[in-house]
Amino acid sequence: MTTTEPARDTPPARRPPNRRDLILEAAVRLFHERGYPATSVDDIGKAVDVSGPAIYRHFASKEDLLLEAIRMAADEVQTIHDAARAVAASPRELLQRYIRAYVEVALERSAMIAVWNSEARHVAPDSRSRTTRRLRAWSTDWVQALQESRPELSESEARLRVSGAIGLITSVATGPDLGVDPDTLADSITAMALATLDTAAA
Amino acid sequence: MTTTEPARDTPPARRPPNRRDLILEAAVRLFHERGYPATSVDDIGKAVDVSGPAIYRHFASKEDLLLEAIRMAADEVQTIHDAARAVAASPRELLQRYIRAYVEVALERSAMIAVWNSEARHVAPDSRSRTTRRLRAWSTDWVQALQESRPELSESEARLRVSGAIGLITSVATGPDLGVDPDTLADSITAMALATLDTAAA
DNA sequence: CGGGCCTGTTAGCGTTCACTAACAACTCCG
DNA sequence: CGGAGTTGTTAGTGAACGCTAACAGGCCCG
Repeated sequence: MTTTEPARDTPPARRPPNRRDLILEAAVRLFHERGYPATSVDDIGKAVDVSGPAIYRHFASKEDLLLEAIRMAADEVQTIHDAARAVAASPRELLQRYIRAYVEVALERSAMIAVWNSEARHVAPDSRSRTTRRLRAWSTDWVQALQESRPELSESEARLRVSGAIGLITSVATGPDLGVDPDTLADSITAMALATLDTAAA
Repeated sequence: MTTTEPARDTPPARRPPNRRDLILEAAVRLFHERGYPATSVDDIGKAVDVSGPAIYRHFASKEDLLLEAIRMAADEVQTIHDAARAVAASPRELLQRYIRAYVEVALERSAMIAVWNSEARHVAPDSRSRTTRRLRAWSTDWVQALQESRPELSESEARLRVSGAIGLITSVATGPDLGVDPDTLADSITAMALATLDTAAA
């Protein structure tokens, strides 16, 4: 788990009591449950048993919390994405690894992924541009692998299938808990996403 | 002071001063773009060139606007759903008609469907129960048709596939405009959703 | 003409919210 | 011991927001 990183931009000699991480985790959960604008800093404080403005000892603003959450999500997705890219031998295998990796991170950190996907519009446009660009690059890599694997697809057809597969995974993984066996859940979602990408051209 | 039904169930042939409809349409668009809590009634007023509190001549509250939008979405989905059910001759055909009908309404009224799916949590729990129940019944019908069409699927497997297909359709149809040919767009999404439902059991 | 009624306006009320100020307790370290 | 730094507290501020109050003009109909 990456929950205990020593420090982000402060000197590494210091030892942070995990309060900061607890706050961020609670904020992500609340942002997911209620949405960013409907979550107050008092709510976040209450969730970690501190009261309201204590949060400003760890984060510059409420928006900074959202930004950190999104940055964290983009980092994790990028990490598994790069790992998949490093070991895949064929475009087809790369595609399968992309899917599998995203399914697993979306299931394991569903609140974080949901916040990334649903609340990004609430960050100021300047800060948004960077993470948005990363998101676009990420899905473009899927499109590229899909087109290499199935050259008969036009770029817009490939983009549509990728958008469908990612939307499927995100929606199922971040949605309410259906009573599905957790052991086969990741396999099933992966199979559905792959079937989506394999859909024949019109 | 309940101005909830000035001209709703009464014959609309009377004279609809389309202000009310314009306000509702603008509210749906803004709720979709910014989210319900981040949209102020002044914003909605500005969008139809009246100023703020004029909205309360047509709607009881801001939440009432959201409720009307959700009710409208549920009504439209229900209508096409019933139409599909009326003409389908086999479970398989019913499933295809369900998909096709939802794809078309999701594409044509994407903002409304997006609001229905994303902002329903912001209505008070009492009013929520009714539309939530309608939503659940709707997707349960999909599950039933899928299980009749593919008896080897367990109920939870069927629910997972239905959730994936609906999530796929909703996500693609309400998401940003990819540059896909509108003539084939509905066909492609329908094919992807069908492929999702047809995914083999684990 | 004239009185409702419908629909618009501006002013303002009460609440909530993000954030700051001022202060207190605890640890670290000389 | 004692000052500094860190992290918590409560009180308060200014702004935004949902909504109401009070009023005004256009239209229907006696």
